[in-house]
Amino acid sequence: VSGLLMFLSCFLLSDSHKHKDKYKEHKHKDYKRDKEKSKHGNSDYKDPSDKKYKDKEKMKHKDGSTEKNKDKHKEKRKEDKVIKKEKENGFVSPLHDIKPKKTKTQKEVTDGKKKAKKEPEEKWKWWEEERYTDGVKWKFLEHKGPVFAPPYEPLPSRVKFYYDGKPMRLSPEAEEVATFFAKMLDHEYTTKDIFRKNFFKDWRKEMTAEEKATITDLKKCNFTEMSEYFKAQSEARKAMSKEEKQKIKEENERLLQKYGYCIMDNHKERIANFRIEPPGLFRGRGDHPKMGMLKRRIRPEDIIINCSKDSKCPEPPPGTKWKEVRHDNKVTWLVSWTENIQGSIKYIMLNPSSRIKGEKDWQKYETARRLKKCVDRIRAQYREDWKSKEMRVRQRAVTDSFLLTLLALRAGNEKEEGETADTVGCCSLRVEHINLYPENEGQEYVVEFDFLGKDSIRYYNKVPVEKRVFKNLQLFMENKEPDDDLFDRLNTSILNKHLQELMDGLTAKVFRTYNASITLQQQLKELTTADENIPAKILSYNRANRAVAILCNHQRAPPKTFEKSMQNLQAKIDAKKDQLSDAKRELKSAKADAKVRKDEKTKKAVENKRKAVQRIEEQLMKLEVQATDREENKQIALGTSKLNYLDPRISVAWCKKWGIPVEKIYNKTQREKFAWAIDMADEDYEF
DNA sequence: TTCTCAACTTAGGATTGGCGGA
DNA sequence: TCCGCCAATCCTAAGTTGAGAA
Repeated sequence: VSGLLMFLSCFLLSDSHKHKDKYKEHKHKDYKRDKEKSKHGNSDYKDPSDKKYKDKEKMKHKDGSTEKNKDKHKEKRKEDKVIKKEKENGFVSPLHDIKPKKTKTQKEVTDGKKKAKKEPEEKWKWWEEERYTDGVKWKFLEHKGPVFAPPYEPLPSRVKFYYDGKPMRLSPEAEEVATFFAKMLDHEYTTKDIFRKNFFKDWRKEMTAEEKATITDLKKCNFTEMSEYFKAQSEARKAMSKEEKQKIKEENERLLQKYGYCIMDNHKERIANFRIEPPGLFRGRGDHPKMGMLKRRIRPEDIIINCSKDSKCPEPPPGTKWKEVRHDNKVTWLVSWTENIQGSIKYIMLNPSSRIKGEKDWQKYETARRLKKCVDRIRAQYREDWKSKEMRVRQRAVTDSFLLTLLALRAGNEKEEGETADTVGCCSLRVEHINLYPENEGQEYVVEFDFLGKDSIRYYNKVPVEKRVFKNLQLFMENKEPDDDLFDRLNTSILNKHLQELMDGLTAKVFRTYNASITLQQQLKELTTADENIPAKILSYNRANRAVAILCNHQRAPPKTFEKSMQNLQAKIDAKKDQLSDAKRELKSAKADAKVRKDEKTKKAVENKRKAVQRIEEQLMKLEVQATDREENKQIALGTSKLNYLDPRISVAWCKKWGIPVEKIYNKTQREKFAWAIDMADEDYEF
């Protein structure tokens, strides 16, 4: 492991050690183990050479794919061969065969018809099937098209808009856009100049000639009645009766059932975002030059439908037409349209639990694991390249090292000025984003990074680097203005081409995946202690997760209610402490009592008191763990890394190894997304 | 070689709804 | 049973990547 990586781990470790020490105070051993055991891990695998599972027949939609599968499974159950180990550890590339087959889980077998509500068909284990290799994404695709935003409902006439103090009736078009602004009135950005300017410009485009002539100054517009009206409406919605709420829920469910699924290659799959984005005012992140612009309503005429030729094509709403219907099975989207703010294309795609997303995800982690094998070689190479005569090569070598060691850096594409907020990544760093300190706080060759990254989240870090890197950076900064590119001979395209040469499939973002996953694995090893109880182990997991989130700079705004909720928790802890000292006092007097009387009854009392103390201590410890966890998490978002960077098999293996129910780590949605990992990883999985 | 665009992943904030405690 | 809180879910913006046009 290179010095830089060492540094990185030192940084992380020292940090976690700190946490750990703090934590030790409330460590407690006698925690009852959660009995619930994961049901996974009993699936059998069949001979890889068996090709029967190939999805070759042309799909005749409609027919119950489930039934079909069941039969397949029955017929195959006997011949299963165990090659599980190989699959998980030796690693058969996901792109290759091995078609193990699916077996019913214990649960399915035993509680056969328990659930009256038709228990969902067996979960399809797509990861046990052959993959497409030729860029084809599916052979059959049928869906119902998108759900459009509800049409605009004009305001009741009593709700007035005032211009320059006088009530004014707006045309429906102008009124609708006005309501978008009114709904955001409480928000800070309606006070921002750019937001107001953009809004006003776009609003005027929707006005009639007369309105345009009258309304010339946003400052003279009074939206408060509208705003009040919407607030009242949302209150009313909250106050609705159970029945009304139930009705809405049912309607949503109906919509979901109808539009929320598609049929792709024999299987019913969940769609991620089947609703078209409603019109509104664009809210970019950070200092976005387009904030406040009108995001227009999407009509059927804007929509491109993608489905297979032999499917039943979705119908556009009566009286309308789709922009286009195409049958492109080299892409995964079902519906697309072009958005008017940036002119980019938006898509309706499948849920992360779908085969098409899952396979890709799995593949991503396999690529990262391959990187693990050649990381040393790559390091050796870039260290060599630091000395190169060619500036281009040196710059590349420095970015390579940044990516490998300071993984929080994204690739950093160039961005069009004036189109988006001014943010940067590795390749697009400017001179003004770093400071060099030959010496800083007792360390040599320190680089200070300070810039806005994706979503305008600030990245700030001080990192000691090797002398050569430092000298190179000095060189790159020579004779440049603050707003000049630091790596002027480099962009993401060049960088990725070079990475591709180092390893097949290697791109800048693979480093993030690799670093995140390897860090989790190593931190879990480091932090998990056998004699800890489950809450303590989960705290360790969260800390490992947190180390990754810090590395990836996954921040969040502290929740608005953070202070309060912390206080509440603290109050609970204090109350619990009082309770504890009371209980202890009682125990003491019971003991004293027992000493004098020496009868069975008092002995029993002592025992009871002792148990009470123990129980309260346990509860207290749980609360304190919770407080620690929450405090440490104040500004850190764990979700992003959990969902996108951490090989789920590491977590699953950890759960299995320590007898932690996987439900404690992954919620329902996450379990669906990572079903493949939960099914295939056993406790000795190594990333 | 550079530019543009399509397709897909990654991201944080807003909203919702379910659950535990009063 | 009601209410407040928080986790889950929804939403959609903002990245990365690579292909193909200019």
